[in-house]
Amino acid sequence: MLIKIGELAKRTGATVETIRYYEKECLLPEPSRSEGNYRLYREAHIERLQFILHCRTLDMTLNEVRVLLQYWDEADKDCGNVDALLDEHIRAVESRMQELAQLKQHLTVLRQKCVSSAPAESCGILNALADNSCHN
Amino acid sequence: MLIKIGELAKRTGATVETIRYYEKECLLPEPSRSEGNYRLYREAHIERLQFILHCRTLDMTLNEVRVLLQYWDEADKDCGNVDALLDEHIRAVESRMQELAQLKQHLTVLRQKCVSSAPAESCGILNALADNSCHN
DNA sequence: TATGAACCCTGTAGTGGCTTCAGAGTCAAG
DNA sequence: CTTGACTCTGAAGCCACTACAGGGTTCATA
Repeated sequence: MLIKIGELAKRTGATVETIRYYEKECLLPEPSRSEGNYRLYREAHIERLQFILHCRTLDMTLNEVRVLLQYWDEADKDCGNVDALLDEHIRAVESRMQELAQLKQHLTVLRQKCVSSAPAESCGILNALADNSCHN
Repeated sequence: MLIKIGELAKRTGATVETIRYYEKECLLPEPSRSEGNYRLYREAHIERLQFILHCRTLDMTLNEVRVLLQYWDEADKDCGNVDALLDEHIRAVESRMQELAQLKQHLTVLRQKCVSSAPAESCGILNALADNSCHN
């Protein structure tokens, strides 16, 4: 039931370096050590690491994860702030999506300014990028 | 017609530090200096900085900008690769948008697992995040 | 002429979330 | 007894800045 860091990495999809980094950042508790000073992890570590990785696939920052883990650790407390954090995060994702939509619009317009190979001098794209009058 | 760095910053919207950083990164050429060793910029610098900033608002990396500036500098060359770079960048933006859409979907589902304040222990959100069987 | 505020200079370190590397130790198989 | 796969620590690198320390310059005002 005790596994080394490489095995933990394989089971969770994290890299060995990332695991050590999370330990340094106090997201994962220090595991016990073997005689040869190798880290030895148990079930609870796997579960906690998966929690972190899952949060990361949802684009949460490590600080957000830290907050969630705190709730996780104080299981008897109220979870009202968990959904507040999530709501906030959803709002952030939404606003980033809107930014990107605008961005894509601008890029598409820009792209149409050059339809064929021409001297760079007369390239509509380069000229539009330099044009200070068209800062959207 | 010669302006100091603060004036250049004011005219372009960049910060003084960013301008110096771009110089260090060889995106902006070193300007001439005053007797008191102040940087003195001229029209061409303003235009070039605006080019860079415009690219940045389109989320291009400094390396992408570097490539575009190269074309800009070799105005006699063909601009076929300019649109290739732009196409590539548009694809990157599109794929990031799709990622975020998926993300938001996951977050929304997750959010619904906790509708009211309850002990964290029984919070559907925390449990779902820890559940290794529900990786999306 | 002194002084203060606003500007400018260089160089270094910090941010986030890792990744990469150097240099060494551990362990099992052949 | 050596090879190769694994592990260890600590430091540095990545990106695109931002912030700061500790100084110099310039100009207006007292």
